[in-house]
Amino acid sequence: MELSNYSKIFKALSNEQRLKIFMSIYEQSIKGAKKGPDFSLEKPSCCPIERAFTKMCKCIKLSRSTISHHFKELQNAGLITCKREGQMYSCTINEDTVNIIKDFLR
Amino acid sequence: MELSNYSKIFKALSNEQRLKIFMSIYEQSIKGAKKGPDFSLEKPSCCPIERAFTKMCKCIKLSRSTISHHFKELQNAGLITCKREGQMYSCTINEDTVNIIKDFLR
DNA sequence: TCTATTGTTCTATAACTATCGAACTACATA
DNA sequence: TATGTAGTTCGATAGTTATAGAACAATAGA
Repeated sequence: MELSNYSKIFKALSNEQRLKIFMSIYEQSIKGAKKGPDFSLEKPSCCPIERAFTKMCKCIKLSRSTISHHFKELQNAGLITCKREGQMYSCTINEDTVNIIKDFLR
Repeated sequence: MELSNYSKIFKALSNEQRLKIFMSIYEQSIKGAKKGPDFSLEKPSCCPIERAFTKMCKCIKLSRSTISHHFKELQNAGLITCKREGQMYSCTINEDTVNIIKDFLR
């Protein structure tokens, strides 16, 4: 694993809005999550991983284009995978990348 | 722990050069390290945590002012503590912050 | 078919970051 | 005291990032 891959992951998580988006998806996707830091948005259930984008636009005070950009950054870093089928925009956490983070500093 | 604290830590680690500096100090400071990813510089022992700055200037192809800036960023994020006494510039890893990273996503 | 909704892409812009070199301060040592 | 070494601070600059809005394409529903 290259150093640059790590810095890429950390860069994706270095923006507060983007981290909020990631954590919202993470907490809903991973069984046993929520034990960690609680970053829930005001309405915890407002951003299900299905229709993630749609709902996120209503929860986070940012334009659609900016949110689209943040989703793309999270994907580029390999943190999430997003799929769009018709009106359905769904996200999954990429567990491989999550494990890389977990193994960092071990 | 605020979301913004996490993004601040990740921001400090998002630059490849700065991550390299951090890992070099980390691997020498923490007993049991090296089990994680190996980011050693070309000459692993070239940058002891005592005289860290001095030696780092010889290992990393960046100006002194840039390296000074990176050390400051790592300090601002709470990742390391640096102390300068006369000619001696020594660094220690801030284990509290390391533990915050370790607990992230748990 | 018309309209509204959703997400993407493009363009612009303001803010931030990485980097350097120069000037500076503090210290050590000849 | 003069000189060299170490680290900081400042100013400049090039590159990157976060953000918004407009235009667009695809889709869903009236």
